[in-house]
Amino acid sequence: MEGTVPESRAVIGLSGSIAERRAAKCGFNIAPISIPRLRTSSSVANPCGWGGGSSPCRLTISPGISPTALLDSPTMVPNSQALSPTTGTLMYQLLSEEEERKVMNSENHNHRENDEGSWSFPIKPNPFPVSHSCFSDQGTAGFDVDFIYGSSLMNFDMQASFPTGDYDKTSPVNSSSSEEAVYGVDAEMKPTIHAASSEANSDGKDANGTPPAPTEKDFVQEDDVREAKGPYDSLGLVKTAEDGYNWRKYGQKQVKGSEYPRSYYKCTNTNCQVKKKVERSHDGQITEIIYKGAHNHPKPQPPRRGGASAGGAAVSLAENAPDIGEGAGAEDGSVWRNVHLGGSNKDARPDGFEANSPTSMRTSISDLLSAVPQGRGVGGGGSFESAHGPEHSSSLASHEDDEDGSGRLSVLEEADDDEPDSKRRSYS
DNA sequence: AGCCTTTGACCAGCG
DNA sequence: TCGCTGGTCAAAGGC
Ligand SMILES: [Zn+2]
Repeated sequence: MEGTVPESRAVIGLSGSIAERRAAKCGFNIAPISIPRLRTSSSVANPCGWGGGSSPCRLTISPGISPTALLDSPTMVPNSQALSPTTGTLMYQLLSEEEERKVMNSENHNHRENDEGSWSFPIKPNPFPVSHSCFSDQGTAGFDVDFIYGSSLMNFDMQASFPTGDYDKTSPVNSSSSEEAVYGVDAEMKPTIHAASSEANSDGKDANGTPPAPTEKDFVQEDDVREAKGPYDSLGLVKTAEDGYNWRKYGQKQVKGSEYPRSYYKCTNTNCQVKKKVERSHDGQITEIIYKGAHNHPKPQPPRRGGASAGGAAVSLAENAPDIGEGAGAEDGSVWRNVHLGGSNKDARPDGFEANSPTSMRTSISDLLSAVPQGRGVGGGGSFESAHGPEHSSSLASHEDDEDGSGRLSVLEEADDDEPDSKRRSYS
C-alpha cells in the first residue's frame, strides 16, 4: 500500500553532503567541551510531488522567520542527550551562540542527497531562553528547538508554514502523500533537519484548513516534552523530544548505507499504523529518522508542562510525527515525512516559508541525539527516555565515512553524566 | 501482569 | 534466476 497510500516520512539524518560532513568532520573538531554544533536543516517536501517527481514542495523555513514561528527544533539539552533509543526521541544540546554561528558560517548548505526536499533553515540561537511551541497546522510544519546555552536554555521554534492551500494545489499528489522529515546530524555534530513533506493532505487533511483529523496536531504537538514518561532530567534541563506518541520497536537492522543500525518503531496505538525508522549511532546519536504514516489519534497524554522553557525544558522536538490526517487514507501510513537536520541554508525567507526554498538552520549542539538502548519505554507509554542521561559534557562527533555517500555522521558523546538520574527509565 | 526491547529469521522488491 | 537489501514478524528476555 504504500504506493497508494500516502506516506509521510521523516528522516532524520545528517544531511549534508558528504563532503561537507567530511569537511566538517575533518575540519572541525569539537571542542572539548563541547558543544557540538548543530545544524538543522529541514526540508519538507510538500505534497507536491515528492515522489511524484514533480517538484517536490519543500517547506522552507527561513531563518527570517520568526524564531517562534520558524523553527522548532529539537531542543538541546545541556547534557548530551539527544534521542531516546527506544522511542526515538531526540535531544540536542547547544553550544554557545558563537559556536552556532560558526557553524552557520561554516556550514553551508547541505544538501541532502535526499533530494528534493531539503530545505534548511538557519537556526539562530537566542540568548534567552525562549520557548515556543510549535504546532503545525495542516500546512504548517513546526519544529521546536530548544537550545540551551550554558545555563540558559534557548528554545527556538521554527515553524514552517506550508501553504496549505498551496499544498494541495500545488501538487496533486493526493493519493499518495509523502512527507519526509529528515533529521540529521552533521558529522560535526550539527544536526540537520530536513523536512520534506510531500504529503498529501489532500485527502486526509484538508490542507486548507480544515483538518479533520486530529492528526494534524500531532504533527507537532505542543507537547513538547513529556514529563511523565519523559526523560527529562530532574533539573528539567533535558527532555526528549518525542513526538508525544508511544512507539514500540519491532525490529532493527543495519542498512547498507548507514553505519549505524536502523531501528523500526511502530506506534503503539492500536488504531495507528504509523511507523518510524530511526538510525542512531552507537553512541546513541540519531543520524536519521524517518516517519511513516500519520497518527489517527491524539497524543497519549499531553503532559506538557507549561512552562517548559524555563529552566529547562528542553527539548521539544516536535517531531513530526506523522500525523496525517487519516482521514482519508492516510492512515495506513502513507505519508512519510522526512526531516532532515542539517542542511544548508539557502534561502530563507522570513516570510514564511517558501515552498521551495531550502532553509538551513544550524545550531550547535552538544550531542545530537543520543539514544540509549535500553530504556524501555515506559511502561506503557513507551516513550523514551533519555538514554544517557547524565549530562555529557562533551561530545564528539566523528563521522566516519560516508560510505556510499550516505555516510552518516556519528557523534560521539562523551558523557559525563552526572545526571542524577532521573531519567532513564521512568516507568514505574 | 503488562509492555517493551532485543535478535534472528523470513519475506518481498529490485537490480 | 540469483543475490542483495530493506522491512517485518515472532520468540525470548527484561524491567
Ligand atoms: Zn499513532
